[in-house]
Amino acid sequence: MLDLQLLRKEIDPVVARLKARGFDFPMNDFQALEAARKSVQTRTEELQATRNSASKRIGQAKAKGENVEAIMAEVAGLGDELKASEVKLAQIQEQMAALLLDVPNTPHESVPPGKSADDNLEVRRWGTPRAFDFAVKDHLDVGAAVAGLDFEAAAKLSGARFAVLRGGVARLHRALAAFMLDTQTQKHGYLEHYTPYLVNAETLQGTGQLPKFKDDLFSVKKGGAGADEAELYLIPTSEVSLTNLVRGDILEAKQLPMRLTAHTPCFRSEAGSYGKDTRGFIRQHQFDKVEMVQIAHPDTSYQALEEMVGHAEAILQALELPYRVLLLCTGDMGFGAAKTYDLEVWLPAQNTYREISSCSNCESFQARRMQTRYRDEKGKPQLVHTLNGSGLAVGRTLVAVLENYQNADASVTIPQALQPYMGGLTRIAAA
RNA sequence: GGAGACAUGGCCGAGUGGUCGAAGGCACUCCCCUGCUAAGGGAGCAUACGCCUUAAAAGCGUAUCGAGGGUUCGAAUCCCUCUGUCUCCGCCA
Repeated sequence: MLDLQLLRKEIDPVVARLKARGFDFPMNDFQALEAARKSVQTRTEELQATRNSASKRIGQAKAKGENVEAIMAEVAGLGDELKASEVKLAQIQEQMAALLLDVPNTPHESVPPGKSADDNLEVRRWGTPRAFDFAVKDHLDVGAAVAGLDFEAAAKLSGARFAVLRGGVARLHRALAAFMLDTQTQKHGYLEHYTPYLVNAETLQGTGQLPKFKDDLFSVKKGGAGADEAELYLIPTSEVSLTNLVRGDILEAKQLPMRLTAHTPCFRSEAGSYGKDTRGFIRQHQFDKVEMVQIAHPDTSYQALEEMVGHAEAILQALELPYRVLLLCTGDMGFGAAKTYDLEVWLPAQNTYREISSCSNCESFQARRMQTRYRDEKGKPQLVHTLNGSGLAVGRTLVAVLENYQNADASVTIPQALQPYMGGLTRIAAA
């Protein structure tokens, strides 16, 4: 959510920044609501002040045993107008809040302008794609060859976009998650968390998934719950649960930065992505991710973003998977982000790089929704900055390992860094 | 699932219809005193928003005592609903 004060004072530059990311700010609606708000709020508070002072005088008069009928008569007619005015003000404020909740974050000045993924800026590459002297299989075929990836079984259980992992591949998946979590906690100073996978609507509003992206979420109800009962939502990423841990808190400056991590499943209905990546393990309704979240001081949040990208890169480097780093353009960023780097890993079967991590600084966008603040030197509460990044997406890392480490004999070599997590195993044999 | 108790400011805790945004204590900040890492005295110390203002401050006003609704001229205080916490019983991994 953007700063309402800023919109009141300097709306034009803000609107221009939003335009850069392809968002048309509803200027007319905003100004109409602002004008209505101003007059109704002033009138409401005026009426409230009249009532309050009269009530106070009634109290004082009664204490002295004086007759209060004259004062009562003063406020007798007030009730209806006050009530109507309060209701109207509440409506206006609700509409304003709804309008603001649908407005994305403004891009940081260092973000390149652009309309789509084509305009993203490649920042650097790491590693050299391996030269294969045999026909490269994609991860589905590699997975099938070691009897480790079964989409038909998953379809029977749940439908499309689910997978069953088996044997060495299932273990590899677990090893990857454990390796990532250990790296982020032991080398990069993140505090490990285990969090709920089901969260309420306020939580999702805090990080920006609601109200605008309801269709991308899965929701559940308690057995026997009525239609009107509150739903819980399956988290689309543990960014949601980790970031909201500090919702409503006023932190001490010395607590910052907080570095939080968790390994959780993520659930996405991917409502807008039908037809994309329908084959394989790339785009699933359920996938695991190790998430990094930082609650940072505004002065150092961009430095923290660069570090966080490094924390994600460290995983790919340890696994010796070639990748590149992209700086997303204004038009390709997520709703709450002010600046985003994507990491893309090399997938030889697709002969291209595919997204495996996304690291964003949301500045105060989420903090304002969550009312998460810290106390500055003067003791005044100020909004924190929040950052999140994948460190990494476990499922896609599994895909990258299967493809990059496949052998001519249909076995899969286990990256050295993972071997301790696989009981010393060095390869997954063909079935 | 059943029975009961509770929810107040950074923390503890008083407050059952009226000068209550809220006593007192702790913590914190400033000042004074004290020749010493102690004690004492004084003052300050919630958040958000509106109006005013070039801006800030000051000032004035509004809202907030778990959340939402209701009664009333007036609600932390009374009524209803919800959420959460604690204790006991049941069930359960």
